[in-house]
Amino acid sequence: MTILQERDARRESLLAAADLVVQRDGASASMASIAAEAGITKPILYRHFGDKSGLYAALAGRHTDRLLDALVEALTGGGVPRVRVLRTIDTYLAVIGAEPQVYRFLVQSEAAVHVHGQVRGFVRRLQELLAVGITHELRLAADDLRAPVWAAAIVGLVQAAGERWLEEQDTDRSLLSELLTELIWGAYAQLADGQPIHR
Amino acid sequence: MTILQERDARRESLLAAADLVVQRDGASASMASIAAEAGITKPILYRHFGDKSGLYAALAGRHTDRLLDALVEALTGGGVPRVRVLRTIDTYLAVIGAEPQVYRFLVQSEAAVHVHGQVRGFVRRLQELLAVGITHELRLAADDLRAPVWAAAIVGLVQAAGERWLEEQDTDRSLLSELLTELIWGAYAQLADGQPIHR
DNA sequence: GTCAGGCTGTTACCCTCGGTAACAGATGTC
DNA sequence: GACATCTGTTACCGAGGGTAACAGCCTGAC
Repeated sequence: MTILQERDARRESLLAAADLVVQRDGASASMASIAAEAGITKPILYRHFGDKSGLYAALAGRHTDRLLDALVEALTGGGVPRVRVLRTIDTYLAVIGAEPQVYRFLVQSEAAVHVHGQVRGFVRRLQELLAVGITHELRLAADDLRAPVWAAAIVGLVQAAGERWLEEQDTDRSLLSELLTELIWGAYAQLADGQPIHR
Repeated sequence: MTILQERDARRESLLAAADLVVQRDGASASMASIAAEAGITKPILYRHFGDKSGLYAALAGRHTDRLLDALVEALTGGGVPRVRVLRTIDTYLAVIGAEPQVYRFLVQSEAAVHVHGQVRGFVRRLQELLAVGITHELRLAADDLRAPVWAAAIVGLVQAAGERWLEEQDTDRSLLSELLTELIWGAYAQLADGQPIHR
């Protein structure tokens, strides 16, 4: 094992420990307790991650990357657009439903401000992906404002519905996915009818 | 002026000072600096607001209450539903556009975790209001899942589009309001067509 | 073999900040 | 005039982020 691989492995084990402590202690996770969990002391953590934001960002990055990969796969997989959208929404709901603490860590926790950059990047890439799909699907002009606006709106729509679902747990996932897809599809149709809008 | 009025007036002036410091210093606003800005010392702040969360909650409450009032007025004012929705969205965008720092304080800042309760309550009340309207407008059964899901989704949709707009500033407000209303209307029509879904 | 340099780890500290105890005047009440 | 209360202050505590400085250890050069 090379020296770089060792560093990476170490980094991974530190992140795993941090993950554990963050899930367990939530907001009160301190750098010292994370270090203790990893069996080391603070300065080592700081050498690896710079500061607390760096650690949290790395932690968040793992999750957002994983989620983004899953969503991209669901969205770009086979099927007609509606099936792909349904599958993507369902994938998203499955992930946040399986790990609600991770969702809260990313968007609602004390740490949210530290991981905002990661979340923001994740949302951005997702929006861009959607915007490209929408532009292509509806044969919009490249500078039609609707694609990015709609992409942002749809992401927010699913996120808000997902957050509500996490709290209320008042329906099963597949039904919610279906319902959201229907909603989006209605708006989609509306969108396809309109006149072009340029910036 | 009675003693209670004095207390309230004092509280207001403290909140005003806090507002100023928070807008100016952002994340680095400390209790000591807020007290200094108000011309007093920390313990007085603590006597009025209990702790930092209390102060931030009070600060957030003023803004969310004001915004909610404006939105309720726009939504329940005269006109056909589409006009009222358009007016409500435009009101929302006008407020966040006029005071983006306030928006960021409420949802993206270091303080967001402290004001989460206020924001949450605000969103909840807005969702309920919308859900009632939707149930009524579409003559849904009282326990039809669609109303709350749709209400949550629409709030998230507008919020996300608004946040994007704050960053990009790539269109004027009225056009965006119009666009979002169109999107919602399309989905709305779709929703009206479906079969009832119960919890 | 041994000595220099760099890596890994620790201890012990600093500083900021939220929060509070304890005290000091003013003011009004009996 | 004695006393309670209310407003305000100073001075402190403790937690937590972040760092300096030092100690052992391995490695390669000579």
